Amino acid sequence: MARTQGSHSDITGPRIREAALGLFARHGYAAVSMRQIAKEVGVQAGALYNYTPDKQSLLFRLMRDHMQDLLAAYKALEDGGDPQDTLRRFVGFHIRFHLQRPDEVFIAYMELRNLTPDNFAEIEDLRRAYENSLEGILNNGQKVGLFSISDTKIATLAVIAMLNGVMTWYRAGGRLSLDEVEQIYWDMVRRAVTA
Amino acid sequence: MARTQGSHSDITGPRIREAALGLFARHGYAAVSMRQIAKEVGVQAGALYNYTPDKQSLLFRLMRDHMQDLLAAYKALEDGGDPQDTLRRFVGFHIRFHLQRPDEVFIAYMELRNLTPDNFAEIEDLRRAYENSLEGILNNGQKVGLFSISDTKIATLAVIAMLNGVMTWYRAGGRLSLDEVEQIYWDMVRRAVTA
DNA sequence: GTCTATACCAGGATAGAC
DNA sequence: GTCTATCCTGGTATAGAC
Repeated sequence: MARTQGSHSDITGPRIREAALGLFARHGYAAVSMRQIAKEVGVQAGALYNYTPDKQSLLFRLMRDHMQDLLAAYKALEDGGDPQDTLRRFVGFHIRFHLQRPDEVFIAYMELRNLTPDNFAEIEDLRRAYENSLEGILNNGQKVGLFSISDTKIATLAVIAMLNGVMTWYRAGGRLSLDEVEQIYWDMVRRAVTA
Repeated sequence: MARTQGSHSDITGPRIREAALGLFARHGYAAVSMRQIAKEVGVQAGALYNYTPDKQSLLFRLMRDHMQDLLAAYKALEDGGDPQDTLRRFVGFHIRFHLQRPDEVFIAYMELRNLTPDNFAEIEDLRRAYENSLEGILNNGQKVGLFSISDTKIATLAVIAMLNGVMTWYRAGGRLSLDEVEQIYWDMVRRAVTA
C-alpha cells in the first residue's frame, strides 16, 4: 500500500534528531533556530512540532539517549578480571566509544547549562553513574595493592578529563592509528595510577 | 571639577566587560542579549555601543585579554631550571592561574565556536603558544633522559586536559586545600611522564 | 503529517534629543 | 555619555487548511 503523500513519520523523526545533533554540535544549542533545523530536514518549521513538544526536549533527548547508550555499552563490556586489566579495557572503551560519537559527546558536556533544572539533574545522574564505574575500578585496584592513588575520586575525574582530551585533536586518517592512540593513553593512565 | 552628569566613561567600560564576562560564562554567549548586559550595568542597551562596536568584539576582547594575561604570567615565571622542576612549576601555575579566573577560562574554551574566523585564528595562535611552552618542557626532559614520553605532542595535550579538569570540581573551602590539589595532580603528571 | 500563515516576542543595532 | 524611540530581522510556537 502506498504511503499517504506527505506522510513520513518513520523517517522525519530520526532526520530531525540527526539535523539537530549536527547543528547543536557545530553552532551550539542557543545559536541554532528551529527554522535552521527544519531547513536541513526539508520541512517547514511548524512540522517539527509533530515530533517534539519544544526545542528543549530535542536537546534533552539527544543527551539522555547518548548517556544511556554509553552506560549500556559499558555495562555490556564490564567483567570481573583484575583491576589493571579492567582499567585498560575502560581506557580503550572510553576512547573508542567517544570518538565514534563526536557530536553527541560535544553536546553532552557543552550544553549542560542549557538544560532545565530537572533535565540537568537527570543527565547528571547518568554521568555520575558512569564516573562511578571508573572509580570502582580504581578502588578495587587500590584495595589489592595494584594501584597507588592518593585520592580515587580526583583520579577518576583526572583520568576522564585526560581521555576526553582525545576528542579535541584526534582525526581518523591522521598521524596515529586508533590502536596507537589507545596505547599511548593507556601508558599514561597506567603510570599515573601506579607507584 | 565635577564630572558632567551622566558621564562615566572610566567606569562603565570595565563594568560592561565584567557583566559580559559573568553572563557569558553562566549562560553562554549566544544566550545572552545586549539588553541583559546593559541591565546588569545599569544603562540602556544603546549605551553599550559607546564602548564596543558590537557583541562579537565584546566576546573577542575578553578572550584575547585572558589569553594574553595567561601567556604573560607564564613567561614571567619561566626559568631555566631542570625540566622536572620546571614541569612541577608549570602544573602549579596552571592550576592556580586558572582557578583564579573561572569565568575567563570557561569562556575561553566554550565560546571558541562563536568567534568569527579571523578572531578564532588569533585566539588559536595564543592558545598554541601556551601549549608550546609545555611541549618545550617535555621535550627538554625527554632529551636529557628525565622523562619517558612516547609522543610529546599528545602528552602536552593530555596534561593540559587533565589539569583543566580541576576547574569542573574544585571549590574553595572544600575537602582539599589548593596545596593538596596541586600535590595530587603533580604526582599524577610526574608519574605519567616518567618511566 | 505537512503546509501556509501568523501571533507574539525578543534580538542587535542605530538616530537624534538632551 | 546616556537616554528614548525605533528599525528591521529573526526567534519559538500555534492554528487551521489540505
